[in-house]
Parts: sequence; structure tokens; C-alpha cells
Amino acid sequence: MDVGGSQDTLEKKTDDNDLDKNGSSDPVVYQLVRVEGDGTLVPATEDEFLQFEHFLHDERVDLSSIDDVAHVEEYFTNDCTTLKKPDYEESPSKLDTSDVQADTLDAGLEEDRLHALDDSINLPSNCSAVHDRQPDKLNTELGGNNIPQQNNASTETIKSTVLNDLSAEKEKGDASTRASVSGVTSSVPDFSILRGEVYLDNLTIRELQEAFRATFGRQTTVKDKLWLKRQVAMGLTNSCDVPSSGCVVKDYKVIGMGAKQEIPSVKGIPKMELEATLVRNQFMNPGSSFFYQGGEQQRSSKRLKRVPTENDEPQVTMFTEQGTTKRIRKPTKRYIEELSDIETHDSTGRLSSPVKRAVHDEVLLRPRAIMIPFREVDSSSTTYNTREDTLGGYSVHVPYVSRMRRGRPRSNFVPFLDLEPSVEYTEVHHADRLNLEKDGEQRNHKNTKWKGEHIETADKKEVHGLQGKNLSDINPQIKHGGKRKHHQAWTLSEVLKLVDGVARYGAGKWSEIRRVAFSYSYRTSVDLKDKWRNLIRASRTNDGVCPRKNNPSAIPIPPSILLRVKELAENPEMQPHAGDLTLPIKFSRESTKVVQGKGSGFL
DNA sequence: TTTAGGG
DNA sequence: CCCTAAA
Repeated sequence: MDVGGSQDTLEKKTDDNDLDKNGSSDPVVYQLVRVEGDGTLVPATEDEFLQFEHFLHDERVDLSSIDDVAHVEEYFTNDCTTLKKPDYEESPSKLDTSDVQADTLDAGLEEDRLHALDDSINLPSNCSAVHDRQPDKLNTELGGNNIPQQNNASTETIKSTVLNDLSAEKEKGDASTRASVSGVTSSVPDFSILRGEVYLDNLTIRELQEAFRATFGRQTTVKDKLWLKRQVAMGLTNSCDVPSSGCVVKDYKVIGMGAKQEIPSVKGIPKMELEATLVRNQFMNPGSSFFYQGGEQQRSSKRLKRVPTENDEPQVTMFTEQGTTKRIRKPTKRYIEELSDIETHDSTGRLSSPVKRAVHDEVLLRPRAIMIPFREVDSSSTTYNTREDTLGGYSVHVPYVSRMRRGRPRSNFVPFLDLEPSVEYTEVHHADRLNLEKDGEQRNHKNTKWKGEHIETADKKEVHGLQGKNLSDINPQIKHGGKRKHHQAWTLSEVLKLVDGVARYGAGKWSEIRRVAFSYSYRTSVDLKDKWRNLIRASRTNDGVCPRKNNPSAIPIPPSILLRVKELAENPEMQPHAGDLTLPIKFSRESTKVVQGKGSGFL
């Protein structure tokens, strides 16, 4: 039950600290805010954003020297994105509610930042905590870690990095104090502060700050002891569920409290490392990521919404997710489109006003794609890479990969459109990228799937003011009356499910079928209907002939299936077979025979 | 909202 | 796939 590792990781790079009781992470994007005299948080003004933006840019530049920049960038690119914690109050002391949800930590960090801000009034510098680590250090760490698949695992890499940070006892504290408020310090945290047995209660504020730094990789100016203790405990524990006092830290691990959610360390292997391992493993088993489930059902999720439901699964999943996430999390075309849509109005490519963002964010709220356990870090120019969603009750940021909504666009919302397949295709470079599928099954043709997400492309463009493509170029429809939005090729498994569903419930019961077999898919009943129609067409036509040969993304449909489709289409009566849902699909022998050799249909 | 159809 | 009309 510990999901912690990832969080630590996050903190390092993105500076988030989301820990949850469940262990689910709750990545959060920070928003630049200003602390008013009365302690209330006020969204930063556009100007402030701009300032920050610059700052970030610089950071970015630095990071560019890192290997696998693209990935790293993705994760480090965050910045003052949104973090609206409605009820969060600034005083640190209020953070101790354990049920505060992951937000607590975030809030904490935020606060920390805010404090810093207080100190140095208008410099958003601390917002950069995200970019805490120096490039060189990062490199070192990266290299130091024996993380094999760097490519496909930026996440892991990062994690490892964090691990090293924590476990690295070498770097002795020292000038930790000199760390700048900005959070970008060149000095190395004094990890030793957390070595051996340490009673947080006995630490001085300064020591706690050091511990904080060792834990989160960034400096804090907060002098609230309680808060610091909690932060450290939470950070080491990856859980929000920590007592306000009495925590004992031993070799970077929190003990002496209900450090339940912790991953037990094994023989001196730092917990973090274990976590990293976990992540890695998870990563290796994409199959375990049931996370991606499409997400229609998650749309309604709201931030802060925490579902008490706690399974062990989420945690495990989290790992998986993370591992997977990293790779996958690429902005979708749609995302870009959206951005474009919004940003387009802003020829300068600057950040849109807070208000706009807010609105946008709102819109982005209903994702359905891959969840990203990590906090999303966006480039200054973009805050839209991910959207927040709820995963198992935790709000997380997910890459904005999928279509938000199916069906008619809202009256006040421009429909998101996907690029044309051809275009999209070109954008998909990383074959190695993990493609999450809604349900493990649909992994058939990765490349065709997710065409919409040309991550790096998007990132870069966005970073640079997202102008790479013109909105119109990308999404014809938005600007002009364009073409179709997305095209998610149907996978064989989907087809099978559909056929099976029709067999059971009958054609026309799309809603039912969808509910039963595509509940976690973005396929809507209309999609099913359309698909069925196409299948029927194919079963007739195709039986022998291959319609659009020019459709590379179309996957061939086994003749047997087509035959079945045909049968179902022809004798609708013999359907409702409620009961054999468990059976995959029955292929009638004759059918198979008949159709065999005839050529396949295409999806 | 869900279906059925047209585009 | 999208969009609408109907229901």
C-alpha cells in the first residue's frame, strides 16, 4: 500500500508532494498565486505569469542539456499551472488534517512557496521548485542509476533520481542554508540529516528545513516546525497520513508513527529505491495498467474529490501508471488544438489570462485517458498538457489525450477535433512509447492508436509558444468546417466485444452493449452503432473483397468474425443470448469455412 | 439520452 | 467519425 515512491519523485522534479493515504498520488500542478496581506491566495496576474514564464523558460534551457530531454522536459516543464485549492488556508498549522487529501501536501508546498514569496515579494522564483535540481546533478544521477530503459522510462529515471537524492549520503549538507529562496539551489541537500534515527520533534527549525530539503530537494523558508515535520514525514512516507509530531525518522524512513503506507525497506535498500524498482517493474508490465480505462466515467470527477474506497489496486496501479504514464503522457492533438484554440487568440503566445486558464482548466476536466500520476509540469506557455482527473478518488493530472466529450459539443464549446490520420501519423514518432489502452486488450496496433498524441511535438510547440502549427493546420474543423476529429482505429478486441455484445443484446442495444463491454472505453453507443454498421457493410462487401486498401490503419477483420456479423445481421432474432457474455465469441464452423480465404475485412 | 440515419 | 432528427 504504498505509493509513495512516486510522490517523492514528483516532488523532486515537479515539486509536488502528493501523498495520500491510499497511496494514490495526486499530482497537482501549481498555480502561481500571490499572497495577500490577509493571507488569502490570489491568482497571479497575467503579468506575474509572464514573469514566471520567463523564469521557466530559463529553467528549461538548462534542462535541455539533459539526456532524454524530451522526456525530462515533459516532466519538468511544469510551472505555475493551476492549483486551485479552494479551501486551502495558508497557515501551515492547518495542514494537519490527515484527510486533507493529497492536496494537503500540495498545499503545503504551495504554502512554502508562498512564504518564500512573502519574503521576496514579487519574484515568482520559488514557483520553480519544480526545477529544483540542477541539470548537472540530474545528469549525474541519471547516469548513476542503473536504469535500463531510460527511454521508455523517464519516470523511472526521475524516480531513481530522487532515490539517489535521498539515499545518497555522500553529499553532506553544508551550505544548505545558502539555498536560495527560489528553490533552485546549487548546494546539495544534507541528506545526513535524515540518517540514523532522528526524532523530528527534536530537530530545530533549521534542521527541519534541512530535512525538508533533503526530502524534497528544495529549500524551504517555512519556519513552522509543525508544518515542517509534517512535510518531512509526509515526504518520506508518501502519505498524508502522518502525525503532527512524534515522528521518528530512521534512515530516511519514517518510523515511530503509523508509517503504514510505507514500502518496507529491504536490507538497507532505501525505500525509495524499492519503490523505484517497483515502478520499473510495473512499467515492464503494461498489462497491469488497467488504469487507462478510457475514461468517460471519470469525467465527472472533481478535484479534491476523494473516494474513501481504498483498494490495494490503486496503489499498484499507481505505479504502473507512473511508469507508463511518463511515456505516454503526451499532449494530444486535441490538446494542441485546444491550446491553439485558446492561445490562438493570443498571438504573442503568451499565457492566457488566469481567467482563461481557469475556464480552460475546467473544460479539461473530463479526461479519459491515461492518468498521469505525476504532477504535470508544464512549460510556461502551456498549462494544458494535462488535465486533472480523478483516479480512484484522487485527483490527478492526466495528459490531455483523449477527446473530452463525445456527442454533441456543448453549446459554448468548440468541438475538439483530431488531426487527420495522415497528419497524426506523422506525428507519432516514438514507437517505443507506451501506448496505454483502455483495456489491456486493445493493444493491437499501437501505432495507429493514439495517433492523436504527438507528444513531443506538442510539447515543443507549446513550449515555444505553441505555435508550431496553426490551429487550422492541425484542426481543420475548428477553424473551418473541418473534417473529422479523431480516429481511433477499432481494435480487434473491440470488434469482438461489439459483435459479442450484439449477439447478446441485439443490434440496437448500443447503450447496453456499451455499458457492458465498453464501459471503460471512449467508444460511445453511437460509435458502436456506427461500427456495427460498418461491420455489416464489410461482412457483405468485404467478404472476398477488400474495400479501402488504402487504409493502412484499418486492421483486417478475421473472416470468421465478419461471418458472424453477417449472421447476426441477417437473423436478428437469434440474438439475445444474455448469458454467454463470458464467452468470447463463438465462431461458427461453417462460417469460418465459408469465409476463409476470402480476404479480410477492415475495421 | 439514446437510436437511427445521413453525410 | 460527426451531426441531427426523433423518440
